[in-house]
Amino acid sequence: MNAPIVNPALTKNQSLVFEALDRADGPLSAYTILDKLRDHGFRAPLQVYRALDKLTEFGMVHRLESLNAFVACAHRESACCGKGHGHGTVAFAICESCSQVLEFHDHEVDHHLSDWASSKGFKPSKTTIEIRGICQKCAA
Amino acid sequence: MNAPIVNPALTKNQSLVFEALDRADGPLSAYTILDKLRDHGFRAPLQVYRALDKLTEFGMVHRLESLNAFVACAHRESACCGKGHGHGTVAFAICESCSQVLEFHDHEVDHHLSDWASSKGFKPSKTTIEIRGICQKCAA
DNA sequence: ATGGCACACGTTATAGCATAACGCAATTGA
DNA sequence: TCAATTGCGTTATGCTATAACGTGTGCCAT
Ligand SMILES: [Zn+2]
Ligand SMILES: [Zn+2]
Ligand SMILES: [Zn+2]
Ligand SMILES: [Zn+2]
Repeated sequence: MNAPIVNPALTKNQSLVFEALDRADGPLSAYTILDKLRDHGFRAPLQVYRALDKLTEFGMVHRLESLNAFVACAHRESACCGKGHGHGTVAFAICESCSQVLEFHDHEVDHHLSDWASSKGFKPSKTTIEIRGICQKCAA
Repeated sequence: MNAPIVNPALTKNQSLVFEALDRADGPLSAYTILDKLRDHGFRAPLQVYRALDKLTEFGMVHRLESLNAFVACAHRESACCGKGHGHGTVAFAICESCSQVLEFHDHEVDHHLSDWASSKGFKPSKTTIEIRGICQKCAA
């Protein structure tokens, strides 16, 4: 039905939400997404949250806990750790000046945290790593 | 088990909020704290948030971003990294079954993230590390 | 002492984030 | 076909956090 299909498995609402995040140059809150999609028939927060839940489950979108906001995954189709969408634990550097978000993966950090968890008998399900600060461009 | 001695520099409201967190066996939301302190004259969220802001600034309380909740610092008077209250970047393992929180510090993780930031010209101000999962006791 | 300042406090109102609960429609698969 | 599942739309509600206003108190430079 829809030409610009991002992922054929996505529903219409999911596609709209993902494309909104993908077009954005920074993280968006659920309510900001809602406002952007009112012209496409979105009327209530749940329409956004339900799509975000699925997109997050698919690994196409990440939630930034320290911002209560969401970003499209920057890793696209690359795979390095063989987990799900293409990465194990992912980390974010969030510029508090320009809102730019850098998504990255650090094996060493991942392994150290895994080791710590093993040593404590703790079974991780999801790990959040977010660095707030000032990006290179804004520091200049 | 908990040191009854709070920082003498604390105001009455700050002491009350800190003691509530210190008594708790898990993270508390600001509104939960508010409810616990109604008998002590607390009437509005701002009374709690203002105290939490200061306590966080003092390093006596940590905010768990993935829970929108707060915990008393588990490090007490120990100092290992020479920063502020006694630690640099701190990490948390949060049990999704029993809500127990383990606070820890991992030099290696800290240094790797610092190195990454340096290499990208990113100036960190605050780093959040939170592992959600199942603790040893609950996994048994 | 007195004016100015910084800071904590109290209160009301509002903004921002997230989910509960209902019913309906389309899809799937036994 | 019929039940189960999933997505959808809507209304209402709940949880989290801050804005904006004013009060009082201690401190200190004038
Ligand atoms: Zn990603
Ligand atoms: Zn920036
Ligand atoms: Zn601590
Ligand atoms: Zn547990």
